[in-house]
Amino acid sequence: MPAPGALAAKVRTLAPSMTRSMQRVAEAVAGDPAGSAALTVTGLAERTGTSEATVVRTARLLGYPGYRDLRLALAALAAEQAAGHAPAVTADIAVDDPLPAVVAKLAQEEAQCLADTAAALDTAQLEAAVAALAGARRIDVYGIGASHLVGQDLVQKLLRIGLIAHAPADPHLAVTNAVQLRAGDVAVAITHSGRTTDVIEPLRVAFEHGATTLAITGRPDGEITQYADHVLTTSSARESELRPAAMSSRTSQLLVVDCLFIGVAQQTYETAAPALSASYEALAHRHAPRPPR
Amino acid sequence: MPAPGALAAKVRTLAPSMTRSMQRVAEAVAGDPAGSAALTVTGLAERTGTSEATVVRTARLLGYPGYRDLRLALAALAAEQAAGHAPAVTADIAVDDPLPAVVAKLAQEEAQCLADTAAALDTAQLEAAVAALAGARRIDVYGIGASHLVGQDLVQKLLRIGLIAHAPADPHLAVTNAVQLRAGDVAVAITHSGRTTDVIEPLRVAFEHGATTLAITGRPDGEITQYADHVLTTSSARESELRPAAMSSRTSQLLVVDCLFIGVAQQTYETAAPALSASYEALAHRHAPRPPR
DNA sequence: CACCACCCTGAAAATACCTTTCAAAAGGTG
DNA sequence: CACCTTTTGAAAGGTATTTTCAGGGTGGTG
Repeated sequence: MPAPGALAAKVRTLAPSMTRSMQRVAEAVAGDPAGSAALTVTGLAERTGTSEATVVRTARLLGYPGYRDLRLALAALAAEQAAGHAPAVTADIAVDDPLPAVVAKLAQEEAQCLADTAAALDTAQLEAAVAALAGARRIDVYGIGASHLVGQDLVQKLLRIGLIAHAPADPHLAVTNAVQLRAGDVAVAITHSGRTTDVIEPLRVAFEHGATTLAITGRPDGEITQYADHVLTTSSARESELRPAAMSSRTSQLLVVDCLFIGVAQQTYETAAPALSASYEALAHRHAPRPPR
Repeated sequence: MPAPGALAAKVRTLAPSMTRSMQRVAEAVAGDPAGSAALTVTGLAERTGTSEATVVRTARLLGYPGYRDLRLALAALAAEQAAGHAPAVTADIAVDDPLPAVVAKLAQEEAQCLADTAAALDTAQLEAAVAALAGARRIDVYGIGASHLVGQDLVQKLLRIGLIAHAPADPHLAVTNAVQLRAGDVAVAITHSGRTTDVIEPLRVAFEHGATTLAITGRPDGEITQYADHVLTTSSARESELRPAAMSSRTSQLLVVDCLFIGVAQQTYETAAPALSASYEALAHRHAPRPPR
């Protein structure tokens, strides 16, 4: 059952896949947890101008067995907020914001994004993903645009602990690579929308060839998850005109990637630790001498 | 209705006036709020070896209209308690940390890193850097390893708002590019250590050819700053064995990059806004059709 | 433009849960 | 020991929640 703290994030993540009336309900609970917790199904249905059935459906979509449990989570969330752990709602970044305000808001938004992602991350899936990576014979990472950079980050890290990883830069190359994979190999796809054809294709191919497949996506209901053995959900921060969702998803994706990396490094510590120091050692001479005090 | 926090105290106060079975119930809820909140009346009655009626009576005595409301209060109390015990995650990430702890610690560390960077960022320098980028004829971004990915991120963003930017992947190419720059062009160097020769060189060349130069570095006293008109300082999070400074600098660098981007987008809003929408428009058909609800 | 298929939606039935009642059991008290 | 009071839980009664189902849209197709 999802943690209460992850609720606001979950609402944002799942809102696109909701119907209009469900969105109204989701908005109401996310906007006023304390108030909603005080209401019965009927009350909440009335307040949102929908029916009991819709309220229950929404609760289900958010990951609870029913409204009863959502209500408990809401009470818990309200308590957390009251205790000061309030997921403060920052204003959007505006065109005429002065730079210091931009800096503050950006930092705040990204921090919130990290917290949301951490709260919503399914550790069982993560555990499984780590296990797969740690034992992989070969790892392919698919991503395009900003997500490709995240993929490269993952690859760079995995290489440093002695794993064999690639992040093909173009979709054709990716599919070509995917064909080579088989059981014991791992393919990782990174896409915020969950619908990027150029990323879905190689993952599908890898999946069909028997590789273990992971998807890091902001849409756990996206097409990509059909071909993913394990799904790691990223949550995106509030979007604004200057900073669309696709652009802010990066922070969240990188956190997931870091978690994967640390997890794998832990599991393979015997070989990972020396490999890590060796790579830093090797880079030392690429640096200018230390500046004189 | 009594506040959740006062529950334990209320139990103690009222215990003497309770009958034996009610005391058993009161003890159970005070001793394990989280566990009790998960149970129905029937469940709690069974666990305490009493009946539903007794549970309800106890709830009444504690000041709630019925068990339903006591249960909500218990959930809230459990959340408060959990929040209180939370801030124990400041420790380093250890090799034997369970995965959920790793996630929490990583998120915490990165958030801290963001806060530090935002606080330490010199907005005057940022302002100057934004002005330079906004008016640049051409922008080069130098970085290697992880910093190269950050550079690519910056380039991708700048391209989307219609600026001309490149992030050469290899040091020779970088120097070759740098030679072409002159007044009105901007060169950005990204290096955590401030001593990475392969990044210093192109920046030096750009500097000497009259381009405006920016350095994004964690060491404002590093060699690189000699050739930088404007220096943007990144601060790195605590390092640990599994996560050395160089690896955690990324978060900080990306925040700076985002600030630069938003700043530039604001200044060139007239052209940036349509360019942004145009690029998203153009990518739309690279997506699979919306999932069928 | 008409038709069809599909999905959203809420009213109402069904169920689960909570609350109340009441009689039996336990524990005092004269 | 008889009687009364208090406590207790089984079962009835009442809400709240969940499920079902049919009407009403919506979008696609001929």
